[in-house]
Amino acid sequence: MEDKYQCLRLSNQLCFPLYACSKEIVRRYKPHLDKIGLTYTQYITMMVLWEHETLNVKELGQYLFLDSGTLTPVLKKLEKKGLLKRCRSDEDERVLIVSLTDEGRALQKDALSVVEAMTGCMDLTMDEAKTLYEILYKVLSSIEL
Amino acid sequence: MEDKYQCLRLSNQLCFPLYACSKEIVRRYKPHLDKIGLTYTQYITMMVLWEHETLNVKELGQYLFLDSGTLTPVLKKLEKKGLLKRCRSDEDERVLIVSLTDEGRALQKDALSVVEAMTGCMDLTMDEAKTLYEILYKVLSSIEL
DNA sequence: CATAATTTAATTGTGTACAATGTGTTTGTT
DNA sequence: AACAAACACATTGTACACAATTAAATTATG
Repeated sequence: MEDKYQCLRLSNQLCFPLYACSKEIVRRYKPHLDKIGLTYTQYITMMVLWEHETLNVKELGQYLFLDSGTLTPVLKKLEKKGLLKRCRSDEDERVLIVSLTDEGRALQKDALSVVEAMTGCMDLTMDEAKTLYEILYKVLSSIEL
Repeated sequence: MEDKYQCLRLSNQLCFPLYACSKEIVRRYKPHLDKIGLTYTQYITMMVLWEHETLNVKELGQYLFLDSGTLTPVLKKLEKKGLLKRCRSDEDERVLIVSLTDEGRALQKDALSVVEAMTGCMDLTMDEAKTLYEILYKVLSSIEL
């Protein structure tokens, strides 16, 4: 009567393949991101900035599901690379405003090659990719911020 | 003609929700894992041991998609907690054999409460969970070890 | 208006991840 | 047997991730 512990098998978990897949995809990004000098976290941070140009740390964190403990060092590195500026808001000194530099904006062109290199990297049909996307966002939508 | 950059929007990425979901689920595990004194990585390591009793670092790494750089410190911590033993193989001194202690085996009973607490945490239908599982394993199956 | 409560980032501490390198062991070849 | 190649694990260095705490600024409240 070992069945009691079936639920503790790795192969019966839904969380584990999610965790393993996530790491695997980030690993596949690495060689392409190396070419434009970004890590995966830095890359998704830049993606939000390319879309929104200017936002504060809190907003950035809401888009990325990351807190200031993670973002602060990431943003400092990106600033050191010259891709963005960090400055305090005039209206509210607590708020740190992050905005793209020209150099940061220019990097977007190079990032297109990353997308191109990664499309189809997951060996899924169009339908599977769409289904996966929808289910993942269903899970994410239940997160309380 | 901004359409060129549509593919660089976070919301058009498949990788990002995967990455965010993975972190979110691990976060939801934490309060329950705290009760049995394990981190998520330690938990999945123990799961493999509960199923296989004894294996070496390489085998463990293949099950978990982790390398020795990650596993060595994790295993040392679990050994310090008294949940497992680490000893070199007699036949091949390079190989480190990891095996459960009685205490480690006993922890499995407590872990059942973690599974119980987590079932249904993802707010997916049975069908969605099954589909998600299958797609994720399809992606994982294409990993070369 | 003064103080408490809240808010926003930054900091600190712990724990992964993983590439690259190092070390000792074993195996394959000559 | 001698030595090169392969192997298994450990170590080092870099980069997250996040909980908890701190610090400074702002807002709410008596």
